[in-house]
Amino acid sequence: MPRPCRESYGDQKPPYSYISLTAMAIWSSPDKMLPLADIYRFISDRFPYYRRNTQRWQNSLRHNLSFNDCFVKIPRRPDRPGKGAYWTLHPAALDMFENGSLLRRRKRFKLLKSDKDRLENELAALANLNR
DNA sequence: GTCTAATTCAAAT
DNA sequence: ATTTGAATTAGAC
Repeated sequence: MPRPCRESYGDQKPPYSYISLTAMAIWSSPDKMLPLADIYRFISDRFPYYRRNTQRWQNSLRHNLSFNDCFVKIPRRPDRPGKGAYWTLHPAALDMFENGSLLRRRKRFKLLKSDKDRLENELAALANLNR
């Protein structure tokens, strides 16, 4: 994952996958985590192409967040109120795009079930503390 | 042309 | 808003 790109592709579809765009958005934020609405905003601000067909690509984006283990949902802290949870990148997925292409990774990032279960337990515990 | 990641539609939660 | 699945599209080799 390289720099938060500033170049514009006009109304043409930018050469990035939703995974890449989402990673850029999260990467660009000070805390390296963003709520869904801010991810949407990052993408549509930079790429005019994504100011249309919002229902389609936003649904696809959401599908990616849930489906790919590289995105981790962090419960909101009570002192930072708002709507959805925060999304961040799994530490082990930071080099996800080590290979050149931002369109397609060589392999999908998947956690071992044991690691995934452990992570989910930790996050559940965190959610309890915040309540 | 094969392999499989990415996208889309969409139901269920 | 989030998770899941089936079907389809498409990038890398």
